[in-house]
Amino acid sequence: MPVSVSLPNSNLKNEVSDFKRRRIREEASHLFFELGYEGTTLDAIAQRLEVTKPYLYTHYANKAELLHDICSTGIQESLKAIDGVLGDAGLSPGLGLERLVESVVGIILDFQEFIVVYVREEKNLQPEQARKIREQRSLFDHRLATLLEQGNRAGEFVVSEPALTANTIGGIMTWVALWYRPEGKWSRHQIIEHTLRTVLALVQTGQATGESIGPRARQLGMS
Amino acid sequence: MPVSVSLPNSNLKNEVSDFKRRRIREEASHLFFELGYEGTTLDAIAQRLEVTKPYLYTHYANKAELLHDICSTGIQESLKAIDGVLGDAGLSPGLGLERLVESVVGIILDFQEFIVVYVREEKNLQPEQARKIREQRSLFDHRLATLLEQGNRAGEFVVSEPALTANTIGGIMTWVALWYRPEGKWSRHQIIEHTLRTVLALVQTGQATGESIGPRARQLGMS
DNA sequence: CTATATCTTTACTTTGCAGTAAGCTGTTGC
DNA sequence: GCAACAGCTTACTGCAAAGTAAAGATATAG
Repeated sequence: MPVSVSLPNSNLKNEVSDFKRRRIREEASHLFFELGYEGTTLDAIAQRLEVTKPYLYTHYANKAELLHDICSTGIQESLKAIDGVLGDAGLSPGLGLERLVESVVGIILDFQEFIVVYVREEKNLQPEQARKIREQRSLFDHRLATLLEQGNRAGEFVVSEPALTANTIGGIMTWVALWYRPEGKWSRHQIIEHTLRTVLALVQTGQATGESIGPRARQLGMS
Repeated sequence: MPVSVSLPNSNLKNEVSDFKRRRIREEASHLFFELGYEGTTLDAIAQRLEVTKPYLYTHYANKAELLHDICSTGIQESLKAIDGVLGDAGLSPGLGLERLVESVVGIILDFQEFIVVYVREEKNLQPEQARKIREQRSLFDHRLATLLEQGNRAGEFVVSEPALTANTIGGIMTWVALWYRPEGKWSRHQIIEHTLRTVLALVQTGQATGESIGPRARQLGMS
């Protein structure tokens, strides 16, 4: 009756198992990104990890579950970010939107391959899993729309269609994942600043309140 | 020696053949859109057209060529649109951008499935064909950047990074294809207007020139 | 040193589908 | 009424890769 040791989910074995799953996920995502889901064999994933195919099946029930794990990562993280912003009562909508764009674009750059794989391979998910992820995305859009409405009421934004604009902002941020190359012409920092400026232009913050977009915009000119 | 009839490419046979290819392309695109490229068998395409698989092979060398035909359609049309705008010397950059957004978003709605299939299935193209299409996309971006620079010089736009902004505008328009549903909440017309307003906000036309964005913007409120 | 549980592999089955060979059918010219 | 061709189908091959059964290796306990 080992009462003192029964922390349900954080013994060493679970940690090791989680680590293995994480590594499988990373290599799989990388190959899906490079070669496409159908173009990637489980043998290829196994080979990169120097294990064998049946080994993968001890951690994932099948190829689609592996894809699901990859696809849900980006939206999971983005929801955390928006909840952080909305939960901070001391933050004006304008500053909240700034923080949100900065963190979400950061997430999008960090998890770029995961996100691209999701956009491309959604059709290969099992319908139920695809539904859940779409639901979470629409939750994100809905919360962002709420933030825009708050900004309207506070007189910081001028957004005539919050739902449509929230969708567009999500699109602008997601789009980054589809073309950004780490070794390319633009730095991570430039991308984040450009995206921030773009989004602020959409909600017409610059127009409405002059320098209210905070010191950062001046400090970090896009050259 | 049939001199008068020898218009090189428009005899009935070619027209019929083109028509067949078009129908194959349409049904294929529709199935690729619904089920994914790998999830769609050539037999399924054939069945929808009430023909057989070898029939398809008399019109397309293989599955990848069919995909290529679908993927290149959207960008082809968009290039025509931007060339139309850039070729019209009597058009100011501001009006040119308006026309461009209207026609490209129109194209994106007309060829929605083709465009979504391209975004998703690029990895399934043969490398050479993928390269050519990417080249055309970067041509489009480059021409749009040129238009933005012209607007800057004319004092109609304020765009600090034309290349980056052109890319973003392309993204905003492409994004429409990824979520628009014909039977959904928003009409085709509303989408076009919303996108137009969004893009104009980015180049800061409204700010710079007041009503210079033309009568349409007031006339067609987004509510 | 033996028993048992855990982890990982070897070797296999199965299936679904891209692509093809060969033949059938109708049409046009002579 | 027959030769020759275009257009299309029936019936097949070949293979790649997802998924699995069962055995081997390694560690832990008694």
